[in-house]
Amino acid sequence: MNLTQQVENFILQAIPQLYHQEIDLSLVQIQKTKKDFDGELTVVTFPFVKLARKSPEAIGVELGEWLVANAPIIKSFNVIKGFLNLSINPRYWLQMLQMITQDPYYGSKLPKPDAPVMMIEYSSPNTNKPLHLGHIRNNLLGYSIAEIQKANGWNVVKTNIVNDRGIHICKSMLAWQKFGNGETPESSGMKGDHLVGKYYVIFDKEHKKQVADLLQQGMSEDEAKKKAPLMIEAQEMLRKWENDDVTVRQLWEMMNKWVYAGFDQTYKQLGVDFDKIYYESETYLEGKNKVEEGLSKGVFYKKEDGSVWADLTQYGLDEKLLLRADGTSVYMTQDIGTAKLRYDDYPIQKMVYVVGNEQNYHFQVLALLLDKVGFSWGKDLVHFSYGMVELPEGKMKSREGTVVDADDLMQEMVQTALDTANELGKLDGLSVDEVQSIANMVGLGALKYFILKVDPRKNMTFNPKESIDFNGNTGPFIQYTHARIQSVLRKAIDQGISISGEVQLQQDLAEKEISLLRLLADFPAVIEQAGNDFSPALIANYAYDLVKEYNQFYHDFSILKETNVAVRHFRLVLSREIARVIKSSMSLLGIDVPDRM
RNA sequence: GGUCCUAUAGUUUAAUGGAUAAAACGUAAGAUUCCGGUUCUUAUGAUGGAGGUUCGAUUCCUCCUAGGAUCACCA
Repeated sequence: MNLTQQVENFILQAIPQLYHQEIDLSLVQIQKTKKDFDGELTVVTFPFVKLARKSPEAIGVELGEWLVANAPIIKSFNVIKGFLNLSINPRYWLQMLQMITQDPYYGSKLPKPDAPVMMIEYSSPNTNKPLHLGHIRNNLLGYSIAEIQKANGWNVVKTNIVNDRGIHICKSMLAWQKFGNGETPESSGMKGDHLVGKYYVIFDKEHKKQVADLLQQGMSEDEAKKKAPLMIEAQEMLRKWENDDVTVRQLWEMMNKWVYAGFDQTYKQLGVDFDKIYYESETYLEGKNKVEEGLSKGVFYKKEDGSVWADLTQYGLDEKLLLRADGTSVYMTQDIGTAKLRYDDYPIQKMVYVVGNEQNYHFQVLALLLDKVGFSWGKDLVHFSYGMVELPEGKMKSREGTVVDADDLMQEMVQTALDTANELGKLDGLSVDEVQSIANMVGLGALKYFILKVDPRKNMTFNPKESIDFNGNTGPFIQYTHARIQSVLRKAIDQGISISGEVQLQQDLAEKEISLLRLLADFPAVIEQAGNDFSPALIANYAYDLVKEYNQFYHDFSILKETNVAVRHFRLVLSREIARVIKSSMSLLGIDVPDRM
């Protein structure tokens, strides 16, 4: 039972004794004391005014006196207006610290084998071009939220739906066929996804030329785009693909293989992974079946031209196309098929889609459709929707070539970290591999923290320079604090000071020490809330609060030079546990922390 | 036009319906720097607008304003 709950229980006892009235738990409001006031926990007394028929101040005093007399964990109190501020007995804080040291997974609820399954879909790339900054936000959010839900006791299955079929892939394939001269990743030294992306761009360029010619001939723009020979050829290629044309399929497989090799490398560098990958080429037919089934049950309808639709006007939405007149499937159809396969494969309790907010409407519709075709879980799907990433210079536009490539960006961040480390000479004496590994942690930590500290729903601006700052609310500052603590712990060992053993419970604590213990005590609740709210940002802000507080403590108090052995031991244990919680919270964000940097 | 999301210091982020709206970056001045690039002080400045619910609203409701997204036989 945590501290707040203990105090709640005491108040539930106190009120009937003092005022002869039973109360509901919902009336008991306990919050953390603001730092301008003395105490650690605050009871709001306004809700008791009616039943006690006394002023908020009087209630505060009576309640405070009762608690000090009857609740051993309360040491003292003060009352300001309707707020009863309580100071906790130091012994309680020290006991709590002792408990934390004994819990190897402090803060997390480990998933039991029979825990419910939450499937989290993220990343979901197209295979016609490499990943960019927008995908990075998606991947980081997906990975982090998966870690957070694991820590909340869910059995998490991380999944990826790869959009490996469709007209966009055919465009790359066609351009490669026409202009590629047999170029391969091996022959060009290019990463596979970049190579395929290169031909997607070439298609676009050549297509534009043809469109321009047709416009000259007086054709309308819309028509010109459709009638350009390259586009017609690409569509022809898609038809061949759907008809299992051997040559087209072979080309498709070869180029997809290049792309996957490239993606794997990017995912590895980014530190994300998946438990199960689905491919749309394997799920879209399944979706067609479900739609046909819905059609026969009368939940969908067919128009004269043969296309199939869902009528969602009764929900305030529009009509939605599910199958084209020629019988081919659309995006929505594929998502229905993918959902079916997933539920065949896993006993999913909750399905989460990490997808950008431009698809809010899509998922609103998907939830209704899944429900209509008979999947009871459809209504409850979670669309974890996030805003887009902009640069200080403005929006990324592929046409203007201002898209920030994921590989380039990560490389740049790591290089900056490396340069900074070399400049300061902090890593002299370490091997090249160690230096590289630390630069990786710091560069990626900067990138990840900067993106994850922002509320996912909001659009954000990514500023590489600010992100890698070593002060303020940044990843490197948090990593630095961890390294600093490790440095102290190493020194302690060098000096033959033992950190094992229990902390002495009979000692006074400084305010700063208490506030650190309070923060440590908050950790489990922060994880829980981050899970409920789907918000890695809460974890990020918590980690920052913790290191900010620790650095103040570090500045104001001696650890190794403290002469009182019991106090020194307590401070070392406190430092060690804070380092551990820093590490845990950062790992919930997918960020590694170094022991030196 | 329909639907959805967002709105807090110059900027990036905080604040279960509770106290004087909190930090960071930046800028300006100063102090500290003893265990790791730390820490502190001062100055600077914000809840888009109007109503409502409430003892109390940044938070909940309504309307308005601004921005974004979406409403394709694209994915």
